Amino acid sequence: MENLPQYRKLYEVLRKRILTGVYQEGDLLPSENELSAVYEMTRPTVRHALETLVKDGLIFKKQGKGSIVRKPPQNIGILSIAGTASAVGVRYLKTDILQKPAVQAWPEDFPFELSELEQESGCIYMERLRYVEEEPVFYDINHLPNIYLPRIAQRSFENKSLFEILRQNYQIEIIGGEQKLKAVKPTVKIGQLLHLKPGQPVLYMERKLTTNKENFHIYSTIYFNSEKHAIFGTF
Amino acid sequence: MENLPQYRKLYEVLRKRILTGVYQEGDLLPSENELSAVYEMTRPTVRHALETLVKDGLIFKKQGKGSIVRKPPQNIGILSIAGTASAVGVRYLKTDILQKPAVQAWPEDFPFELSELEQESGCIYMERLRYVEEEPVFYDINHLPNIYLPRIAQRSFENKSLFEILRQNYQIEIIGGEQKLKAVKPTVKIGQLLHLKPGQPVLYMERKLTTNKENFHIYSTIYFNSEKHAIFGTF
DNA sequence: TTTTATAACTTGTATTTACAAGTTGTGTTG
DNA sequence: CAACACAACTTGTAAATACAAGTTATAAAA
Repeated sequence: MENLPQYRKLYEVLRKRILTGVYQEGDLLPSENELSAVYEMTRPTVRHALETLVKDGLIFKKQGKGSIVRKPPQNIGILSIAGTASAVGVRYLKTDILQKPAVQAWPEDFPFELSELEQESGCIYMERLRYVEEEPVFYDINHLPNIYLPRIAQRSFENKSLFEILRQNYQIEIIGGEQKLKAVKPTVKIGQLLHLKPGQPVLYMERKLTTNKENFHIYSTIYFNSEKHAIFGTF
Repeated sequence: MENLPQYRKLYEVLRKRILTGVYQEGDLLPSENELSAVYEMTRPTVRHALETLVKDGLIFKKQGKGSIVRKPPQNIGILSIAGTASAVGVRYLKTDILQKPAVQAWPEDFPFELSELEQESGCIYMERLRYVEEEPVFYDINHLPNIYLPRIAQRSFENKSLFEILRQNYQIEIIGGEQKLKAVKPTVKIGQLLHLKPGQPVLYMERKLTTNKENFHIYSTIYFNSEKHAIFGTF
């Protein structure tokens, strides 16, 4: 944990402070010179850390002014990089685990192509139903390869983002991905799960997320009730 | 045009070579040392240019290996930055202009907040219907402020991306944006335009794109028939 | 009072240098 | 022939330094 490169350590410090609200929207971060003095690194190294934060959308920079903290929901959401938790701009999103993480074989009709390593190692499967203001909004089905994840089946996922757990406990970061989006008529099951009104369509998403671990991808199928909420994203 | 920073010049050169196919998918770019020798700049400067290409998704890097060109469609599509033209993975997308670019006042019920400058200058309005394989798929309504755009109403938009025209003729680049997505039941008008089957929902998008010109945003409302196609995006 | 100039900040660009770490091909050694 | 070691590449991290360019507050001048 502590043999991270210097720029990365500063990045983690600043990231935490932004996410926990020490620095709030619109605040200026300490200047690059200040940071380099305080954390005893050169300005290029500080800049490297700040560039990473810019890439994350956590800050933006203005020449002559400083590094400015962006609004907290970030909404890097479902459309660019993070998990569903930040996608609707609501931080407290209750989660029901319909199917706890369990090891099984990959489905026959799996819509994505799998590498050999992924194929061999089997998959971890989980289903979740996520609520906004007591109403079910997201239903998601997730498949991940059963590698790098000791004891994942024992972990509690209640009210924690899958992505946070992967990040904190397994040092797995999402670095990219692809997705397909459609508007579809829900099946009866989906309609019941999401408490859909008759005739209400759902937003359907298929996603493949790439991580910093080779051969480790996260596959998700998501159904979203867009009657009262919309998927919001910045890029 | 020629007083760009050095790293930017190299970026433009490499970008063009990738987009025109001089470097193809999977190709290795010249090494950082080669580039710094050939273009007479230091390696940090070369790296700055390459980082920009990585951010664009045009290349990715692998330590010990090199900088590798990514697959050409990029699919930065509708979900991250470009226009609708690259979103379905189909390059030839026929376009009907239902409403030629015309100057008018901003609508009363415009869903986005406008700056004073935008408010004053009036807006350019256009509607398009875009086809994939002879079937209507996209219906989009666009509003842009009437600044920086001399003679835009006279230009032909047939089979050209609005974004290409803005980039080539007005040096306007999209640098970010936000969007909202929903699955909705179509109105009768939308149903007719997109040749929807009864009961077929549509994907609805509201987008606000930010450009390199201050106060110049592009506002789009998009209806997408996702029966046969899906919106595809990488990030 | 209003305007203008300036100084003191900020980030942006660029050079030079050094070593670490991952990849690959080419040897040598068993 | 196969396995290993190594050299020669690649990108990654980091230092120290310099000046350009944009922003802002302050002080001087109109």
